Amino acid sequence: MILPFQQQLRAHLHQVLTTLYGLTPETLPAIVLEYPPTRALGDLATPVAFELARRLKKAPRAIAQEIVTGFGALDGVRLIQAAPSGHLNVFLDRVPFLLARLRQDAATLPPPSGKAIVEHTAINPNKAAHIGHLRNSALGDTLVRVLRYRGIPVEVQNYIDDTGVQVADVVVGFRVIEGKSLAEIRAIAETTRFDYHCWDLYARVGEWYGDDKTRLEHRARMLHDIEHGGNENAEAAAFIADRIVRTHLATMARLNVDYDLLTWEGDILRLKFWAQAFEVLKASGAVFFQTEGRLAGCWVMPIHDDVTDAAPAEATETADATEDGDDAEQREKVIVRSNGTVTYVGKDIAYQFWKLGLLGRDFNYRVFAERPQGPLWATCTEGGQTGHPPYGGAAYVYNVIDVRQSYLQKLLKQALIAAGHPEASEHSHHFSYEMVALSHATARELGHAPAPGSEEAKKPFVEVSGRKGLGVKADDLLDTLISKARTEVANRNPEAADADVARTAHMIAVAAVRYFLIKFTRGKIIAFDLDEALSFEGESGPYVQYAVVRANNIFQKLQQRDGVDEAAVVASLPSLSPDALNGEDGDHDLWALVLEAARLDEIVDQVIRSLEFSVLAKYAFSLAQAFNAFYHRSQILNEERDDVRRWRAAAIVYLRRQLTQALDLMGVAVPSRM
RNA sequence: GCGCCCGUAGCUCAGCUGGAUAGAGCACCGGCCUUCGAAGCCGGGUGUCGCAGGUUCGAAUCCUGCCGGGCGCACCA
Repeated sequence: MILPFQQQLRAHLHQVLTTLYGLTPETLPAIVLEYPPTRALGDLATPVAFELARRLKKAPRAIAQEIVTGFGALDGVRLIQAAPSGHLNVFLDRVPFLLARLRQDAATLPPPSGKAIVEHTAINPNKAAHIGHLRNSALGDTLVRVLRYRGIPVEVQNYIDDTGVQVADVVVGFRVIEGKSLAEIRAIAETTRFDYHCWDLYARVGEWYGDDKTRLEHRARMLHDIEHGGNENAEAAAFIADRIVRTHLATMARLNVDYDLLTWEGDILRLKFWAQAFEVLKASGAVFFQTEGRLAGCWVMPIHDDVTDAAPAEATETADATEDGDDAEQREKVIVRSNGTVTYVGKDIAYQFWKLGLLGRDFNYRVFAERPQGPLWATCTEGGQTGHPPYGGAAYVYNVIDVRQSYLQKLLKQALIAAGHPEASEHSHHFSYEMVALSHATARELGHAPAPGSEEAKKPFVEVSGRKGLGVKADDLLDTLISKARTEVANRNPEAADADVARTAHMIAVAAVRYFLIKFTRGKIIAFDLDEALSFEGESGPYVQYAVVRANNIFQKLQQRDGVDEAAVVASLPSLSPDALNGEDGDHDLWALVLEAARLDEIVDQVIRSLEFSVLAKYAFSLAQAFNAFYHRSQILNEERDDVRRWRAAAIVYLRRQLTQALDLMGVAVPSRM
């Protein structure tokens, strides 16, 4: 935990600059803090002297020197130096730094106030989850963990689109193509892997439509049936959605992904959330009734391309749009169709309003499933149960949805502004990410290699397609990973019990997938490659786990051999010579581990600001790497000098605690052996 | 046409609010298991940071314009 110290240091430097140069709060430069290339150079550094050089008309080195002279004392700082380069290098007081953190009495940052809602997963409940969905869930769940670590109360919602085209299509498959009754569908659900069955069926429905476009009218009719209810098709849809959602929850549970609330689109419709939102929008003038043009008869929302201002208009091509008067084309988004039905955007606006507590209406709630940690609640239309926590009404909202939804998400923010809630718009985040595609090798393995010479074959990756049934199912991937991990674990631990091996293999598999899905930046298309994702070596989740397992083993041995536990090591530190930690022999490796381990809060802060989890993944990996290198270079248990051994052990205590925490933030647990 | 994203080593990618010699993993070659576990460690090299300007003491990072690729701009969800 180093953030609070950084704040103190910044404040102190501001103080120093104020007295030294008479700078005012307006003229004070921001203090950029960074880490010098080596610990021998310092622990923290700032290039602030460069910043001031011009203003003060002095050489950076000279300014740095003056700051050093005027620095005075700051708790936690042992030494401050002006480097020849002009950098200002700060050396920390190492022993108190480590001791405070081991005793967990180092300061932490106070959390911001207000609840956050994170919506993620939101898989259409009509077929098995695939690798693309996993990216959403892995990002979403990591976001949840990171926010909670920061002390922010988080409500996790999984949106279930039970009334959409995709569910309707599967119902068409069962009812129209196969002529199945509801009872027969139920029987199939009992006797098959239902989500897989529907995966194949959905692909067949897609082909069936493709063969004869007029068959699409079945979809329209089915959507109508589902929306209006009171018929066997609607019952079938409800049954299918419910069953598939349960399979999704089971799949996600395997990956340590969990939710607080399932919000069902059907409830939003039946509870007429939209009607309520519509009143709000009309009252604020955010939507209006279009009387002319091609959108006549629709309620529309004007779209503002938030370009800065009147760019020199190239009025050439809009010459025929004379009736608009304005040369800039005024674009409008339909919210209510001319037939009176509401569009997807409309529904989403209502939902978003509810999330932010701006709707003035609430769902009813029912227990959807029982879990060890308590009931999982879902929305419902009527009746419902009492005893549920309050839902909705958040200060912050994160919608985890892929980048293709950017336009719609932008409209949501605009609707909030138009309805007079600019601050709510500011607190609405579209957490977007790019798609998952397949590498050519993996597509080939799955028997979906694009035809040679085709457009698809030229692209660097192959698109997944639920409609064609092309993709890697999440559970298949996990199963493959687990079985591979299992043989590895069994080979390495021949004496281990089967149940333990299985449990460990599962943890390793989860680490492999989740790390893999997190380590890329959000804007990158992942060309998913089975072999690469299955790798347990190099930059991978299992690598990080392995480092912690080794660290844990050290303490197990320490306990067995010397009868000394963690607490005893920590308790003995103050009476030891601190030379080993202070690097009296010129070796700062041990201290480097401590300092790096302390950065977790800084990393988390950065992750929340940038919403870029690759930062967290890379941090965990580099910390594990640093530990592994140290582990090979320096003995801990077998070190003969008592003080050196204990300081090393103490540093490792802190490091493994932080690394375990970092893994937990990624949803990864650490096995006892692997 | 407009908007957003991507372009860094052979491949896949990091590089945060500009700052000290541009980094990892994979692949390739060589070394290290009688000392805390080799899913590991050590060594070996390669870069017009897409191109061109600009801002700056300083640019992979910020700005502008190009080039190449992707996605989005429905009375579909």
